[in-house]
Amino acid sequence: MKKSSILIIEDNVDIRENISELLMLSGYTTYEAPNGKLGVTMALERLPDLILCDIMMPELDGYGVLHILSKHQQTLHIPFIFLTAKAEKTDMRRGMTLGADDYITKPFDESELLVAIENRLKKSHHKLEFATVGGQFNDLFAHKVIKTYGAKQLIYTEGDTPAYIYFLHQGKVKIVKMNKDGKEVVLELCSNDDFFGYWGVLEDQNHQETAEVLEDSVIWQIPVEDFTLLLVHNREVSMRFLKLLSKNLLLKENKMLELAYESVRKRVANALVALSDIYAVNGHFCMRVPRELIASMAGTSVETAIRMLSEFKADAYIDIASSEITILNYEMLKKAPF
Amino acid sequence: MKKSSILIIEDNVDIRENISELLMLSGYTTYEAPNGKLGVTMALERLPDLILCDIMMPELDGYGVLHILSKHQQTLHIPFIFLTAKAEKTDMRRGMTLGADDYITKPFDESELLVAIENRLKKSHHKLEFATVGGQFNDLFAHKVIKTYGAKQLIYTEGDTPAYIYFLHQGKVKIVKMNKDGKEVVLELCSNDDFFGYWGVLEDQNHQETAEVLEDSVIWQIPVEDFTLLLVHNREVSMRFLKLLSKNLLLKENKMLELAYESVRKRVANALVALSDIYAVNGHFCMRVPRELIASMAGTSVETAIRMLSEFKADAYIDIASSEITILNYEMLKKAPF
DNA sequence: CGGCATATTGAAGAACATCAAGTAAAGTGG
DNA sequence: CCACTTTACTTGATGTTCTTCAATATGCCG
Repeated sequence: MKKSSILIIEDNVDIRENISELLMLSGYTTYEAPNGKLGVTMALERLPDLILCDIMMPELDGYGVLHILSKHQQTLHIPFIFLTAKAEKTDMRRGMTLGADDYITKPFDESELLVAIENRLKKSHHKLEFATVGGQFNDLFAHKVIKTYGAKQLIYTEGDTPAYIYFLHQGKVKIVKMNKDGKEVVLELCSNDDFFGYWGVLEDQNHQETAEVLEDSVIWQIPVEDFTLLLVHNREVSMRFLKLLSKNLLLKENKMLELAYESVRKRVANALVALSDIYAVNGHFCMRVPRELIASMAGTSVETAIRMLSEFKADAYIDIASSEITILNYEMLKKAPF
Repeated sequence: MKKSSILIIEDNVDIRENISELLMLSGYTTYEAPNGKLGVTMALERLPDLILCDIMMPELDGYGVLHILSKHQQTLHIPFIFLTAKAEKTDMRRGMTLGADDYITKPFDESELLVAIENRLKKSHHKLEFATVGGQFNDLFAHKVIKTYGAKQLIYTEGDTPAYIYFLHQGKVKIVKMNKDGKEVVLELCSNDDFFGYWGVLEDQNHQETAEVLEDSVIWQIPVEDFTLLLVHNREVSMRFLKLLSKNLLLKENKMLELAYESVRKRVANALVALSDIYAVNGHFCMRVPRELIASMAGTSVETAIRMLSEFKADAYIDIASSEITILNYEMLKKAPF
């Protein structure tokens, strides 16, 4: 498999060459640009598979580069990662909202950078499935609005009229439904690259669920008109969503069976497994999850959920240290009755 | 609204004219044919909106008429109702399997006939949505196989590889899912004109559920290849199933909430409401339903379901006479906590 | 460091499942 | 068509599971 090419836009020579060397050692082809203007030229010319770009630069800063490249059809879909010294949140937000795919703060260690790059290359593949070139309606993401949300923000609530359908570019979102007593069930946990909020659109119904952000997230909003148009006129899109819907349906059928007849113990165990699949990526099986989330995933009360956690701790399937849960025995939790 | 035209094929003059008169009084236009051969000619010529046809006739019997008309594109979709003296099951089965839409046994009373005709006229409308004329793949029902199933027969079970998707032409079918302890949840109750068994097809998965017939049913089987082809090539079909899927999804989300937090009492009440919507048509709110079905709809044990039924009986919301349930207070059952 | 939110444990009781036993209904074969 | 068998329905008693209310503990934030 051919290794990808990466463009590095960075004014500091030391840093630039350092990164370049690292990437070449990993087998990537690299291009270097010492400022924003040259960076843009080079990007348009070489069409790299990914762009790393500093924010603070003479001539043209990183935001400018991103802005210009997002205006060109050829460079629009190239994964774009910001490099920055300051780790300020507002800063990151601005970059993300402009359409950057990721954000790495200097100083970074090598593996951090390499992992981020690999992730983005993998994902760009996925998104391109939707970005079939052609007429004005052929791109689901053509009129996307990028937004950042903080934890606990509500994206939409039960009863809202859908204005957008959502693509979770980065972060975590829970989709919940409440009964009249105020008790919640988690219908779905969304993580990177999941679509959500499209369920009622086809029926011309208002949202029947609430979408709440679990941790800072970058969300692409797609106008419903675009969505419904593409659904009718673009086979790829309609087939994709048919599959999404039926997959979802099968998942919910399983969940129904679980809620009807499984013990709370089993349901909490399943919730933990599902959570660790989303939270505990790259090796470290640690997660800080509010107990109420676990409870509403298992369809039980908070107290009962906690009791089960205590049991699992006693059985050494998990560990809890300052309310942070560590999965010790994933397989055991997943296995039947136990 | 223009009243529909009906062709009556019947060798007995008295009966024929009797029916004709009745229908004309109801505002229908009628054509009469004294034998099968003439019936076919007339059907092709006049293209009526519905055909009533005797089975036992000289020249060409009812089965023959149906067979011939189903070979012609123009008459294929005309609702076809058999009139017959003998009410034998095997007889009815043969007719239904050939593609008749309904079956009326003589002697019949006037309202019975009129109701059957009206139902069929209403329904033919619905089916035509799928029957867009044109190329060879344009008709979802083009290669349908019509089958009759008796109560308790299994149409497919969990793990089966889908060979068909199903359209329930007449009858009732439950879609259930079992957990390892053998406990069942009803995922869906299908009645006339529902599609089922298409959920896993898009994912190339085997059936994750079991479809069991609740009462004698006529089912149209559509080869999966036809279905998947149409899904890709026919916008009407793909949009229709997108909507079906999302509607289904919303229903299941509600069911999840219910299973998680509603009391058994409420769940059993909901099950009764759902059952009466399907069983208790045209006024008489009576139904003979196995308790196990109610239990698996409510996600509880049979005993508990029965206890709730006894409670409802005591509260005069329902009545039970020789294990037949009559809904006395539909609204009350539907209303919240109570 | 105090105040607020979240997490944890305890105890009491309601809700529900299970087992057991009896009754009514529905097939079945002579 | 009837005795007989089998299946489905119904009720009671008992124990488990889970919720609820209450009290305490811990972590978090300015």
